[in-house]
Amino acid sequence: MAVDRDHVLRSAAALLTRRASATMDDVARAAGIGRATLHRHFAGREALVKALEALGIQETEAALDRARLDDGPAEDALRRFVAAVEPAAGLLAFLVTENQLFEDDVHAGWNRIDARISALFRRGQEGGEFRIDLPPAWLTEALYGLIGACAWSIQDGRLAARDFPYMTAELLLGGARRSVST
Amino acid sequence: MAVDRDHVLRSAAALLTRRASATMDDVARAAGIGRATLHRHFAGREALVKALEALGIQETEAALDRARLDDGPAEDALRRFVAAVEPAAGLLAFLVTENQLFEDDVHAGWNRIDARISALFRRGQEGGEFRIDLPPAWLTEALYGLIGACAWSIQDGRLAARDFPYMTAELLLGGARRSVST
DNA sequence: CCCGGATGAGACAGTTTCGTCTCAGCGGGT
DNA sequence: ACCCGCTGAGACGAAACTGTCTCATCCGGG
Repeated sequence: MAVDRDHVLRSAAALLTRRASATMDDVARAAGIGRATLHRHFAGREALVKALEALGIQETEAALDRARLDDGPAEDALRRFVAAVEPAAGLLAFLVTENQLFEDDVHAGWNRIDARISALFRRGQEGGEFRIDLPPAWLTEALYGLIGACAWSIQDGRLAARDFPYMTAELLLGGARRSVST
Repeated sequence: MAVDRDHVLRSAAALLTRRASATMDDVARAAGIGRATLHRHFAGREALVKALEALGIQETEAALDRARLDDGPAEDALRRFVAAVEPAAGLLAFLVTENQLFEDDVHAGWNRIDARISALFRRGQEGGEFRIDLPPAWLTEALYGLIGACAWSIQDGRLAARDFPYMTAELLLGGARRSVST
């Protein structure tokens, strides 16, 4: 009965984003396994974080692939991405908050993700869909921030999980202000 | 030549939001002082974090006061708040990310802040300024997320500091989509 | 010029956490 | 029914961090 590596990583991400000082013991307990077992699967804390980063990047890139960012209106592409990234939102939040300790390889993956999302926003701006007074870099960072904020709110029970795609995409796209027309 | 307590706390916040596992030695070095001096001003790590929380809450509430949230259009009030909270953005980001380990007194302060911002969004919704399909609780969390994201981007040099109020308020209010009219 | 207060560097013991190990228990597959 | 592999619990030394201390230095005020 092999331990569910994926489950361990996800609960670790959920715990560590909110309490980065958590002990290996805490992480193990949060995943419902023993500390010894945790060490059997991840050589140490460093290896655990690396696995977390690798999984987060992998899943985010997979979500980018599934969202087909180059197809159709940029707004629709963004909605597809938000929906596709939902399962990885916790991991992504971890990556965003802890990105001070990135090694080179993680940095490379992160830059790939950044570039693809920025390109989407740029495409939207050039196509006249998105406003041009907010730079793509900021829109990208804001997207990360909103994904993280929504993931945390859901984790803490302040929002319903099923609202994730709507809340995140709607706020990023339309903002809080009531649309002028409509 | 007393150590600049405020400067120490701000650099500590900047460091700890991005690497919560940072050592007291790291914190001291980030502030440009010795570890012994850091301990002279803050009895220990716990005391440092408490001071950080207290300052963050105090400054955020002061910003809320200055913004006069109840005056005039909700949109303008929000812009005033974003502008007023800018100096405390780093502290606020720390509070948001680390709010798992809040003690009761910090929780109380945080709840006060939450209530005031949520009330602003509710007022805007009831006045027809803000859309009603996004709950005030989410708008509040999103605001925190955007403030944190913008503060980090500026810290890392990806955005210019002077754009903080515009970027943050514009995205939250208007979103990325190009306004239908105008 | 001298002095007092504050600082940085480093030593020190105490504590926490880490990583490894052993051992007994459990469960699935044969 | 019997292994074999995986697991949890706990012990253990090693390492890292913490908090306190001492001491030399620096700086400004008197």
